[in-house]
Amino acid sequence: MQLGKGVEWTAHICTMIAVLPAGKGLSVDALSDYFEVPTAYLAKQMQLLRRAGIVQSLRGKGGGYRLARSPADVSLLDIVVAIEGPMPAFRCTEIRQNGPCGLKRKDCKRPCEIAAAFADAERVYREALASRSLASIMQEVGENSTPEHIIDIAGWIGRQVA
Amino acid sequence: MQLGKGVEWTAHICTMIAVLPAGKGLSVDALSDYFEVPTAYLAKQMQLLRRAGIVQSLRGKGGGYRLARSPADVSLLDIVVAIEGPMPAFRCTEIRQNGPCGLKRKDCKRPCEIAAAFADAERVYREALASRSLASIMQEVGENSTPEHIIDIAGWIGRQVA
DNA sequence: TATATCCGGATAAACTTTATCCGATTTAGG
DNA sequence: CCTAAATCGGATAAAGTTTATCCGGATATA
Repeated sequence: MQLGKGVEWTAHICTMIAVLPAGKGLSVDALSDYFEVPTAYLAKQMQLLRRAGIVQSLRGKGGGYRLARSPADVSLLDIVVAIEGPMPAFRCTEIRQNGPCGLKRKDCKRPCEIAAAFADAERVYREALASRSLASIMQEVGENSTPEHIIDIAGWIGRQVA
Repeated sequence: MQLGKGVEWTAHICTMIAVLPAGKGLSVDALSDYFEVPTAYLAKQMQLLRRAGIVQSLRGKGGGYRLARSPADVSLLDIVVAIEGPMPAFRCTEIRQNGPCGLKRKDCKRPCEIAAAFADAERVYREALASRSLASIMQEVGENSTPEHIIDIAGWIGRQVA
């Protein structure tokens, strides 16, 4: 039961591009340099974010990616769903319908008790991720970082968009 | 982000072997017949349950598997951890330490805000699964099943352990 | 027009999940 | 004691998913 690396990468990237100057973007090259992750694969993950409406792409020279909405309006769940897809972790294959004592299809309108329990657990998981916006993450980062580090990052961003 | 099939299989199997007569077991052959799942692979999953202390194996003729503890004492989380292992779904690779503005290792004693948020979400997920015991599942199954189906299952079990 | 950038598809490498088989060991019962 | 039934553990293979790369095309800037 694992989340792909793209979730970690893009979550960090979203907090980074959230502080870009208006109208500017960061290229995949710059982002893959910054985080030392594979450029081509990261490009694919960013396309998933774009299709999900989380980021905008600015094509052509000087382009790149930037947030498509306010940081308060992007949750970690949005990112997970964009990268991993909407599939639940527990896949019920209705094995209660199998074998010598299998139930008939028509007697299985309701999910079985086990599938329901897993669905409940995934619901609270998703709620927890949905309740964490980029804005709240950024606030925590601001509180926990040294001024030097913030300045360091701001300087790097400045050089990229210059 | 997926759970293996073994989780579904063994969760159903645990509710089944929970109602065995004292001292009796159900063989992997019987169980794989009952649920129409691959025998050899199911055998491997049952070994994982055994190593986790959830079931007992009774070797030799007439043997099989039975619960090692009371149904009230086995949670869905126990089963998930036995089959899938204890690894978290979100794997933090500390990419905040990478690149031109990477943090020093010593400045990363605390998990980053993103990893912490995912850890929180997984905690509530695990708590939800931990709160669902086999006993509670069995009670729900009892409430939602027809008497005929219960009798059907009881008959099959009776024939297996005869 | 040259350059930087994203887009989308095809492809391949690495890894995980799913599945099978076999020889060894254990137990019940004739 | 012998045989049948059953788990045990290891080796191996098939199938599927994740991770990664590449390339030709489209687009925008200067």
